[in-house]
Amino acid sequence: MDAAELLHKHNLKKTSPRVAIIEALQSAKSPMSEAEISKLMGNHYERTTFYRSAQTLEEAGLLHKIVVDKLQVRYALNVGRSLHTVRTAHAHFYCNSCHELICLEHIHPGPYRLPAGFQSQESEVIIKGLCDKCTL
Amino acid sequence: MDAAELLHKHNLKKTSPRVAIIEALQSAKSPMSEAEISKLMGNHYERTTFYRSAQTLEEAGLLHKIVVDKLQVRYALNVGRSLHTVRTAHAHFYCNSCHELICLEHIHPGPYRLPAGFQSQESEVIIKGLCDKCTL
DNA sequence: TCTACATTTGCAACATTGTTGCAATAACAT
DNA sequence: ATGTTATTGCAACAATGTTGCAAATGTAGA
Repeated sequence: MDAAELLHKHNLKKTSPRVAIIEALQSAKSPMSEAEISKLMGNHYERTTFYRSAQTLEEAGLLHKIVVDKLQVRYALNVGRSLHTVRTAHAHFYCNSCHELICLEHIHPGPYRLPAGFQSQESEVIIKGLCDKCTL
Repeated sequence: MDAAELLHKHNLKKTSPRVAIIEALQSAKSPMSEAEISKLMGNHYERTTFYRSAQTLEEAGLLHKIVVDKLQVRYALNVGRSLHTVRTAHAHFYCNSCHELICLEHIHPGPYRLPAGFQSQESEVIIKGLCDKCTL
């Protein structure tokens, strides 16, 4: 499904920054930071616009924001040919050496038994260590 | 165990900022942000010093840094009368409404089966939602 | 196809969190 | 008490994200 279709299906206007962001993420092999995405888009759009678009896409459920660490925030698409299969919660692996973020599709965390009165809305599992390329 | 003892036992010099940070965290009922800790210390120390002390304490295993989200980073002690029991991995619950971070001591995530060549060093589970006080 | 309206963008300014270099200071072992 | 080394405070900077507002753009409807 291409960017235009995705936007239309979610009642979002088809604007160039949104299309560019979606296409950048679709072409990515792993979740990317704002800086990486911006570079892929040719630094063609304002960071402000990126953040606002990202928020819109996230609210529409199209985008997933993964916070590895402060200064290590990554974004990924939730759909289509991207890495993130729709609505399938999975863990993420962050390599402390090469800083790549890898989706561990086979690890489905939870469900968690929360104390009485607590209500879960979303959850995130980050495993940090060394990836296969960085373990010598 | 008081701040001085803790520092001594870990071969760290007993300096006023470190003592103040430890005491601030010991008096806390939940992990705190840098801003909260600083305020508790009477804004008496440089932020630079806080970050450097926090890093030192973390490397010594005394402190645990929990990244909920960008702009929502919290710190907690790993010892003594604080919330964090030593070396017991546990999940954290972040309330989207009151922004409090609560340790879920009864949830011990993992172990995770990583792909070949991957080596885990640490992991973090953040569950976001509404806490008992915020579910109406 | 053109028009009007609501949405979105770009820009400027600012906020928060964290880092680095370096001189001055403080802690601890002797 | 003193010397050595680690730590602090300050200043400057970096990265990420937010807000207000005017200008530009997308889309539905005429």
